Formats: sequence, structure tokens, C-alpha cells
Amino acid sequence: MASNRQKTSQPDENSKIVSLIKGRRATSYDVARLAGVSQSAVSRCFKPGASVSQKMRDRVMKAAEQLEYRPNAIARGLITQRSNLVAILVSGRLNLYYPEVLFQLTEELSKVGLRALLFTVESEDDAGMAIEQAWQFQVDGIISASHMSWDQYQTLEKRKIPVVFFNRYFLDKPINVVHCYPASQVSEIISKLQDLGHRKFALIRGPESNMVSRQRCELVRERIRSVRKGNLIEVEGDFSYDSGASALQQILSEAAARPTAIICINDMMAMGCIDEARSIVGLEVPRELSIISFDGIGMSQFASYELTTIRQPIGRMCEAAVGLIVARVERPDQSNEKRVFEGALIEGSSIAAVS
Amino acid sequence: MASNRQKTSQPDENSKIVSLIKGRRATSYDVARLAGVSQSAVSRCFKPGASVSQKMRDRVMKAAEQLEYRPNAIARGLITQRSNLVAILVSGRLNLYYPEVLFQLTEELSKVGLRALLFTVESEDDAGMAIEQAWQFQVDGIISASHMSWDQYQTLEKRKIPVVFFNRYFLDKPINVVHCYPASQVSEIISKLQDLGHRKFALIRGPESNMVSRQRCELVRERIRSVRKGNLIEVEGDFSYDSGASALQQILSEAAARPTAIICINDMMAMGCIDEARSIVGLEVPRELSIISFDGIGMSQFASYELTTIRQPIGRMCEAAVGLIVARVERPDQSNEKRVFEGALIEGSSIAAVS
DNA sequence: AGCATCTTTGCATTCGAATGCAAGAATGCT
DNA sequence: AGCATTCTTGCATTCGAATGCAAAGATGCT
Repeated sequence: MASNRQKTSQPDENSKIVSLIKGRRATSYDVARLAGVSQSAVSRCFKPGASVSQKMRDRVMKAAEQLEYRPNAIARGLITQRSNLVAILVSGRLNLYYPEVLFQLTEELSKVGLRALLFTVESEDDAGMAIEQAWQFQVDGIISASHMSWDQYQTLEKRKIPVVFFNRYFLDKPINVVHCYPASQVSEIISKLQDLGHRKFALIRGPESNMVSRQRCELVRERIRSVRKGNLIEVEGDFSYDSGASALQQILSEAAARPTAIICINDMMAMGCIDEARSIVGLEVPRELSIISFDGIGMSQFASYELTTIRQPIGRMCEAAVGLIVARVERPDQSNEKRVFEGALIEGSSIAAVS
Repeated sequence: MASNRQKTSQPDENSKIVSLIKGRRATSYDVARLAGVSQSAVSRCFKPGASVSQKMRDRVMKAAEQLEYRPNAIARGLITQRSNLVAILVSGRLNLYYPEVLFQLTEELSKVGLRALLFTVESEDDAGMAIEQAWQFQVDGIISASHMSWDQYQTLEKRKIPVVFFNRYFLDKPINVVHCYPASQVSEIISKLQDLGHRKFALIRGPESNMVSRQRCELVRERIRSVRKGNLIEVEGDFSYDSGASALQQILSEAAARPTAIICINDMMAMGCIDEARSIVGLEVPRELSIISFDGIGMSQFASYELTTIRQPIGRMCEAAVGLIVARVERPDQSNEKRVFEGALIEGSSIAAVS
């Protein structure tokens, strides 16, 4: 009792405490004992904005340093009901767009004191498992850049877990979403292709179930039709390099007359397409075949490709996604929000005039 | 008291409990009350191998389902002193090797019930911050495929956090490490190059501080010298595409006679090198310049590159890394272990005979 | 000095699940 | 039936930090 009250423990007792801790992780109680204060005082010293005198803070901090004390985020999470964990669901060994998103999301989360709990999700089943796990770990929110069904989302909503979709959405459903709607860039680039003499186009889509792909396709179709009843052949891929390559073969075999320009719904397929054209089919890109695409991932600008592509402002989108998560965590009842970004046209060297 | 004892709660009371929960996350107490058993019984039902009768288990599980109960991993972590979290430290927007490792590590962790807490680390400072965070979150272990100083590692060891290095290590220091030592593949491919008539080589290294790069370099140098006092010019890169490109320029400006084969210490630099050779310098690869490299990442096999490269068995390495973590978590005092893997030579089309 | 106001501090409780211990139930054996 | 053994179950405590409340201390004002 008395020893608890005294302002500083005796030197010999101090070393006793320090050595007692040895091998164990120091807790706030250990720090409190060493500093001769209460556990709550220690807790308050590590809570920004709490009411603590300078004297107390100094003493506690000194003791904390001696014991290498760090607040236990798990215990803190239990009592505060905030884990500071955010689940990130990404798919994707096949599309190198995702790693870029993942790394930037992680950094943005880190800036606001949140940690990324990573889940790789290649199917709806995976998403279901990820959701269960995320729920068990009491994540503060989920950022999904991957497969997730409406039912699964509903479950999360019922459980009051904030969800932000990253370049994924459901038609006309109210959700939090960050995505890129590059309407004017599509106009611009399609016009440009037409100015270059292109009249016959092909479109390599993503899966029909993917809304972002559908949206991009709509923009492309509208724009091509708006100028002239253009010739547009469409085939479907799965966003992967390989599927871009086989899509090209399909186009060439199906089209009555070979298209002079191909619009790929993402960079990976465009790269597959270019490589297939050059190495297998023997078409020169861009002289004989122009190719444009969407995303603007890093490697789309490698000299082998130098894609003309519509870049997503991934950095700002990640920032927005994290911003939405934070906002929903702080005010769970606020209504959903869509943050839509423009694209940016990167003029590479994958297009040319029709010869 | 009495109601706590009775084997099943009354129907009306049940719905009262169910609705009481509404909006809240169900806890083991809620389930216990609904099932008419004790909280410890619920806990045991969710612990594999615990002693519970079938009757009890059924009743508890039914109640749990009704309430959508899932054990709170945070609370569990607090009492068991096991968070089931593993920190993964990767660097790397610039080297697409890391995303592959990251995704596979995550999947392997998931298989053994562990979750990946992701940290992006581009410098030792970042590593320091990641370590602090990981420590606060009571991670069960750390897998580092990134910068980490010996001092930082020592801190972790002192704190008894298992660490496994992934393709990183310190010279002759005892640590847990998984890496790839492709000695025979280096021999094989260098011999092959020599058989193809190559005598003048260049080596594009990674940073001198990187042990894996140094090790690969050693293998290359030994092998080249062992056959003939070959001509070997060396320049340093940073594993990125761009640095591969500029390394080529440096080689061409420094070398008295142009090398006919370039050994790149990773695929990214090889791709930069190939692109630079083809697009800027105007050299045909492989006719005028052969290029080989290390890693065997997915995109190294894209048709634009088709690198002859020594692949790391990333899948098995990730499995091993997770295995080591699990072993250290279960038996913390066991001594360190190195798991070394062979490489596998992928014969692409980036090499040819000297003309 | 005396009183009011504001600040600082400690006490006691809480979050949700796990677990050692002992009591109680079920089973087997003589 | 009586006793020993094994299996189930509940009680009470624990993990480590946060926080409402009230007491104690500091400060200002008259």
C-alpha cells in the first residue's frame, strides 16, 4: 500500500522489478509499479489527449522505456472494441494490378494507424472464408478489391462491419465504393483512333459479372457507335495475360475482316494480346494493329509494351478508400458514399495510323 | 440460478435472448444462456479436442448458429497469448518477385490457421516501425523478405518473437532462413553459355548489402573463372526494371569489348536490360546479346521476354517458411534452421550462340 | 484564509474467451 | 448394491488495457 503510494520506488526495488520482468513482456502494471503510479495512469500516458501532468508523463515514460513497454494492441482492442485491423481482400496472382493496389492501400492504412490483414481471394468461396476470419478478428473494416457476392455483403452490413469496394460494385446497389470512371478519356482515345483511320475495332472484355469491365465496355461501345455504326467484335477474357493472348486468336478466327484496333479492358490482357500478335501471329504492333487498354499499371510502360492506356489514379483511390473506412468506423450510421475518379490517358506507342 | 441450471431455456425466453443480442455481436455468454449451459462449456465446444459430450456440443452449436456466434479472436488471443497473426515484411513496388511471395505466403499461413499482417518495408526505418507494430499486435512470428538490420533482428530475438528470413540473411549468423541456392543450375547455364561460344560476360548485381545477390554473384564468378579466365565486367543495380536498363548502358560504355552475354541477378533487371537493348541500343536479343537471370517470376515468361532464368521454387519455399514459423511458435527454444532449396533452370529464348 | 473551480490521480470494473480445479454424472467392475 | 474410475461440467480466475466515477490536489479569486 505505502510502497504503492510513494512517488518513486527504491533503486534496489527498481532493479528487482526490471529483472522480474526479464523474459516476460512488460505490462502496464509493471510500468506502473516501477514508476510508482497506478496502472490507469500508465494507460492514460499512452492515450493521446488524456489528462496527465507533465511530471507523471515523464516518470511513466522513463519507466516504460526501461522496460521496453509497448501497449498490447490485443488487450486494447478487446476493451475499446476497435482492433485497428482492416481486412484487405484481393484476388490475383494473374493480374498485376492488384499488387499495386495492395501495397498502396497498406501504406495508406498505415498512415492513419491501421494495419492490413491480408486475404487472397480467388472465388466467392474464398471471400466467404475471408469474411468469417475477418469477423473473428474483429476487423474495423473491410476493403474488397475482389469477388464478393451481394449476399456476402449483406451479411457484413448486418454485422455492421464497414465495407469499401475497390473497383468493384453491384449495379445500382448502395454501397461504399471507390472506382474510376474514365468517360472522357475513353472518348478521347476512341476519337483519336478514329482520327487515325481506324474503323474496325475489337473489344476484349472481362467476365460479364465484373461491373467495372461492363462499365468500361459500355463507354467504349457508346463512343464507337456515337461516331459511326462502327464494326465492333467482342470476346471475353479473364483479365489475365494468357486470356489476352487467346482472345486475340479468337478475334482473328471469328472476324470477317481483321480489326485494326483492339481495346483491351485491362493492361494484362493487352500485354498478352501484343505478345501474341508479335510472336505468334506475326503482326506488327502498332503498325498493323493498334492496341489500347485500361489500368496503367507499372509494367504497361515497359519498353516492350509502352501501352496507350487509361491510367487509374491508384494512389488517390487508395487514399479515398482508406478515408471511407475511417469515416465509417467513426460514424457507422452515415450513409454510403461513392467516390469516382477520372482516368488519365497515357499515350504510349501501341497505336498508330491505319496504313 | 435455477434458470441457469435448466437444460433448455423456455421458447419465449429464447426469442428474448435472440432479440436482446440483436445489433450486438454475440458472445460466448449469450450462447451459453441460450443453450442453458455455462460459458466454459461454450468455450470448450469451440476448442478442438476438448472434453465435451455430444449432447452438449449439439445444443451449443445450435445456439451458436442461431446467434451467428464466432469466437472473438482478440479475446482468445489475450488469454492464450497467441494472436494467430504473423507479420509479413515485404518491400517492393519495384520488384514483382515480392507480390508472388506475398500471396503464396498468405495462402500457406491460411492453411495452418494463421493470418497475414502485411507491412510494406522499403528501408531499415520502415522495418523498425513494422517491428514495433508487429510487437504491439503480439504477432506469433515475423517473416521478413525485406530490409532488416542485425540489430533489429536482435531486438526481436530478445523479445522472443520467432523470425524467419525469406531469401535474406546475414553472413554466418544463426537465424531461421529459407532461401534458394541454385549452385548446380548456375553451373549448368554458364556451361551452356560457354558451349554456345560466349567468352565475354557481364554481371548485373544487386546492391552489395544484399546477401542473396552476393551469393548468386559468387556462384557466377566461381563458375566463370573455373572454366577460363573469362572476361567479366560487373555493374550494380537495385533489382528494378529501370536499374537493369541503365546497367546495360553502363556496361556498354565501360566495356572495352562488348560482352556477348549478360547475367542479371534478378528477372526484373533482365527485363529492363532486354528492353533497353532492343528499343534503345538496337541490339537483338538473343542473336546479338544473350541474357540470363534469376527468380523465374511469372512475367519473365511473357512472350516479350521468355527469359532463360533460374526459378526459385517459391511455393515450396513459402511452405517451408510457414513451417518454420509454426515450429518456432510451438517450440520457441529450438535452435535455428536453414532451409535451402535448389533452383530450376527454365530454358527460355533469351540466349543464343555467338554469331 | 476560505471557498469554488479545474485538473490530476487511483479505484474498481469491464471487454470475451480459456482453463485449473473440484464437484457431479456416468460407467464399469466385483 | 457398493465402490472405483473415467468423463463432463461449472465456478472462479486470468489475460492487459481502458474508463466512469469519486477523491485528492492544484489553482484562482475574493
